[in-house]
Amino acid sequence: MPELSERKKQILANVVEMYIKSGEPVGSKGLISSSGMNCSSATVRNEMNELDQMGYLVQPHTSAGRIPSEKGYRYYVDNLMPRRDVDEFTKRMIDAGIAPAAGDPEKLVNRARELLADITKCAAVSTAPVGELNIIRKIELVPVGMHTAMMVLLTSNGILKSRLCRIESDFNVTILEQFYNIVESFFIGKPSGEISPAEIQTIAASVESNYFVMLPLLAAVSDLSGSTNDSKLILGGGANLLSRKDYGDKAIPLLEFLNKKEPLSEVIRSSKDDLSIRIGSENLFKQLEDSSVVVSKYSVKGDNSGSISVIGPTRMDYESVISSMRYLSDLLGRLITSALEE
Amino acid sequence: MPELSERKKQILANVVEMYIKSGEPVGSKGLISSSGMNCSSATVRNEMNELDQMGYLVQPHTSAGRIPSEKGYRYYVDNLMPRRDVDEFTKRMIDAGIAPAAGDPEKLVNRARELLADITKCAAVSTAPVGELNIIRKIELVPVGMHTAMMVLLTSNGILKSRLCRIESDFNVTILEQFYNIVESFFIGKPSGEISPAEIQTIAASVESNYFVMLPLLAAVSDLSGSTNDSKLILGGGANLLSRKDYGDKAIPLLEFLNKKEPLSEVIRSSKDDLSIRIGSENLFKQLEDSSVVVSKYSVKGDNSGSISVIGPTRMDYESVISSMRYLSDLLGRLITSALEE
DNA sequence: AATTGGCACTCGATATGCCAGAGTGCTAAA
DNA sequence: TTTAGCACTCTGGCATATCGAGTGCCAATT
Repeated sequence: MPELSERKKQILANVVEMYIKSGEPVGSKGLISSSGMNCSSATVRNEMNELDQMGYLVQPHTSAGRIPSEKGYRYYVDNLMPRRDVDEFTKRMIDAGIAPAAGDPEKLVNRARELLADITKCAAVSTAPVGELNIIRKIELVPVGMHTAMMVLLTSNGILKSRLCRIESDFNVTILEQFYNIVESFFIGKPSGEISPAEIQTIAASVESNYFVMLPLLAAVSDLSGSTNDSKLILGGGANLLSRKDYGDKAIPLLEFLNKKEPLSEVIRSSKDDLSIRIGSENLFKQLEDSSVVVSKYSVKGDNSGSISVIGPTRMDYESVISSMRYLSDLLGRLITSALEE
Repeated sequence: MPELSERKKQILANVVEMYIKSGEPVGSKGLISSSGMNCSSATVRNEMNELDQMGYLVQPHTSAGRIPSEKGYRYYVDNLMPRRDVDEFTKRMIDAGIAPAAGDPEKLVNRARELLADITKCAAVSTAPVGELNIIRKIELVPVGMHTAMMVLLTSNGILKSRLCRIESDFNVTILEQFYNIVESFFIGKPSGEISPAEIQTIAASVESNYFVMLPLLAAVSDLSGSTNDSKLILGGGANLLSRKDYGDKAIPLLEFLNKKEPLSEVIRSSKDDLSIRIGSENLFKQLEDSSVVVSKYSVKGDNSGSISVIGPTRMDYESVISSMRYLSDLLGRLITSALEE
């Protein structure tokens, strides 16, 4: 990380901020006029030239203004960006928006994602609380007819999944008792992701009677516990990227990329820190070369367990995005934690 | 409905089909070459001219080929379009795609919608089974901690909704009994849409003891029963419209329109027939003037109760869209019906 | 009377050339 | 080291010319 002169820093910061605001390459003249620097445009030109050669700025064409390179954004984010608190308006929007979802972890996450997409005008991704903590806490089977029952599964992080299932014979106390015994001894307390089909087979094989009744029930458990993980990752506000003129018609392939679960999951998961920022090609995926990804983790009961993310053009307003995300993920973690308290 | 000569019908049908395939205006020469008509281009030109004046065809500009007008599309779907069965490939895709969701009404609807969007490359909308039939069948409250319980609500059409709720005092048998009494006397058997906040107030007021415990529980019931209706309408595959070059940058306002629940619901609901097709400005909403909407109802237990719809450019492939929808909605109705059988 | 070949015409799409403006790099002076 | 000045470059917009697909119409043919 080479050190830059004070003036170079000032110029770089101004270029980044002006470009983020306007979307137009910024020239030497425009820069001094709207940044109040007390030197002439020629001086700025010289400095810009050096910043250019050092790789912090680039010119779209020979005779246009400068725009930040990825290295420029990186330097800005790491060293120059002010770390303000979220502005009052956004804060109110978040508080008001998330309030109706209080008490329900899944709703909270969904609401947070929607808010984030609205506020940043970018795509937003949420992952549900997960981790070693996400263990199966309760499985209930409520008969609703002679041959049908609804099964409900709850994990320790408050994810609730339910579905109907049918069995061939009638429901009766014996069957329910048998089922609850199996649940008690094999499922409760286990991480929900670890219920593999193979394991279901094993358990089913150990059933002594009513095999053909238990099998569909066990399959339903497997399905439900799997789905607590499946839907961990949700993308919202993808349409926001379309209105952004930054991506011309590149928006469509990008959206297609984001709509695939696996690579998106990879992108989110590869972030280690509480707050991680990947700019352009730092993202490894070719499809994200013009985009930046900001991932902020939230913690439930003191454990890092889920995340909210923003995906947008490299030209996104990092400062406001990041301040909003810090506030929102902190709030989200606290609200989920309190929803789970007993 | 004026009668057209055989040859005019043939020409109109060919123009529609060629335009649907290519997206380019079709000229007299191209038409005879790829339709095998045994007359000259000049003859076709004369006929086209008449079709033009009758309002079935339009020219984008004076010296381009013809494209169908709305009236042209309308005549085509009413009188000229072949009514083929769904093709084998699509059929397999549907069968294979929907199989994993069998047994769960909500999943079935979601899966059907996703399949429809994939197959047609258009936006797809689903509405869950609803109607007088959609009554509350069961409400369960399962304690999961001292102060929290999960509440699960099931309607007669198989919609299952759940959420966590907290109360201030401890759960005990008395409270559960009281709650189930209220449920039994006020909720079971009622249409889920008819639980208004006002009604909740009235019921709460009639509670003799434990008022502050019952209130949040009743609120949760209201929330859940409301949400069985809220999420009736789901849009999927909106991104498909973007890849369609038909809408240039008109795709964005269209998507914004489709993302609003109320007008979209209006659009879907205004269809009476089992299968309804609205072309362009037949849709009343200005935002849909370049789009067609096809709505196909599916029936559960013999009653018309939900629908799947396709929204795409007026230039959509009506024949294949409609054959797929007929097959899919029939299948969907049957699968949901059998999932609900006991 | 219907069909057809021929022809002039229209108009979008594409390519070309030109101009203005914004911004640069460089040089020489302060 | 900074600044003013100047020549240069490149984009974007605009007008113009050209090309070609497709039409409408007319006269000739069946």
